[in-house]
Amino acid sequence: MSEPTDPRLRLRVVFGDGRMVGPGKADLLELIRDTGSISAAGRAMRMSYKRAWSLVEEMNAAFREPLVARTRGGAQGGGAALTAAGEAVLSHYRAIEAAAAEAGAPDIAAIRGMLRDISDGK
Amino acid sequence: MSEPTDPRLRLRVVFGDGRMVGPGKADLLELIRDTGSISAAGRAMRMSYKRAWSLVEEMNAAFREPLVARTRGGAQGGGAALTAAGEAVLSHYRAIEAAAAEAGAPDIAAIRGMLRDISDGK
DNA sequence: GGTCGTTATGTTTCGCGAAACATATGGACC
DNA sequence: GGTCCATATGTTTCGCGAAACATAACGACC
Repeated sequence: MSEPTDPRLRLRVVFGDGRMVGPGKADLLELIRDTGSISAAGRAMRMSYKRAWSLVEEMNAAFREPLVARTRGGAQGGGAALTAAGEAVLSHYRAIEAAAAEAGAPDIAAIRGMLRDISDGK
Repeated sequence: MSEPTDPRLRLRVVFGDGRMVGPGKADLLELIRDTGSISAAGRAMRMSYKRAWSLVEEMNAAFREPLVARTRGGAQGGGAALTAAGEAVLSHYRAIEAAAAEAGAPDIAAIRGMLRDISDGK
């Protein structure tokens, strides 16, 4: 239900030193961009604020320039937004996803075709 | 040390129903092919026999035809080998990896270039 | 200066997958 | 029939990341 019916390929880009970017970070970036808030983004993906916050910390620490700019206090309490670097990383990640899905499509289909049909009457 | 210094892209192919193929299963298949044994393959990747065995169970259950053929007893106690289906799934998975790495290379490099240099004197 | 909502961070509790441990079974071979 | 080694499974223990809980700080606005 909340699970998208047909996610095909999940991929993470792994650099040394435990630094990596995967679906979780990408979705978080996207939601921060859309909501303007770390906590709202976290809520949207049913993730605790703390976890969302620590992912942001990780990303900001991993890159030369922070991906997420945060402001504290103010009328609305504060907020967060993607920096140009954040936008760039997100869009590159989506591009990798798209390119990989397309490039791998034939072989994915081949494996898919070998799966047992489970039209279970559950 | 046992970690390859520069793993680039880790990907898993996700089908519905919790069925998926990722780096772990692929490596396991490969090692079973090379060693002729589930337990030897498990040892090679520092994985308990039980875990290796249950991954094999999973895979054999997920596909129409088993990917791993096992024999029990005998002079050497038994063994395991890849079926044609197993060889096929493995080779398709490697093909997806290769295609994805190539197709995503430019964007991967772009993100890589934005990383902070961590020439830490640790 | 009180309100408000968000960011910021520390501490504690907890669930669950993984590991560890324990056995049983099969069968070729001598 | 005993040996050997790998497959086959069940049971228990355990570590660790995640969640839960708890506060503090910030600052525009009224």
